[in-house]
Amino acid sequence: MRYWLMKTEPSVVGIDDVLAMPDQSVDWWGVRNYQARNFMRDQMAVGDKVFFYHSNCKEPGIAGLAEVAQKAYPDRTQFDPASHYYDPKASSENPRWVNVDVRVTKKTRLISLAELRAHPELAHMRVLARGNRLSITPVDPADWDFIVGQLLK
DNA sequence: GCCAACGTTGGC
DNA sequence: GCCAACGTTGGC
Repeated sequence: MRYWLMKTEPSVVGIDDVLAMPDQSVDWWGVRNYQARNFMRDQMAVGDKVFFYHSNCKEPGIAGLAEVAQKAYPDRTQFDPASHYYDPKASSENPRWVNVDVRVTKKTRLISLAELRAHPELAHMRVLARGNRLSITPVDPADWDFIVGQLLK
């Protein structure tokens, strides 16, 4: 089992939106970065643990815990001409983009980006790296344990 | 809204 | 295949 951090913009899909869905689950559509896609396609398995992260908002940070509920399958928005995420080079025979389903298991207090940065133990986390823009990053098990076991205890 | 950092595109 | 130009991300 692996651990991940997945960014979403709460103005689009925030943790409360997911909690309001049936099964508290959402398809993680809209990823258009190959590295992030490859993580979903090649490495994410049902049951993997996920930090649900709010980005590009007033208080960026970890908003909850989640898990991978469905392995990667073609992202529907790539086929929809009306979607901002439409990709004319993608076809159902040759999909380019995939997404997993993510189920929120617990809404937590917000662990802000500033709080994460304040802990030297977490300094190597990829989400904290200078210039990081990747919307899906692997998380070390030790970092998961520190955040869940210490910061959320 | 600014802008640093990074990814993608396309001319050559 | 190089790399300049452009677009996007996302914290601040």
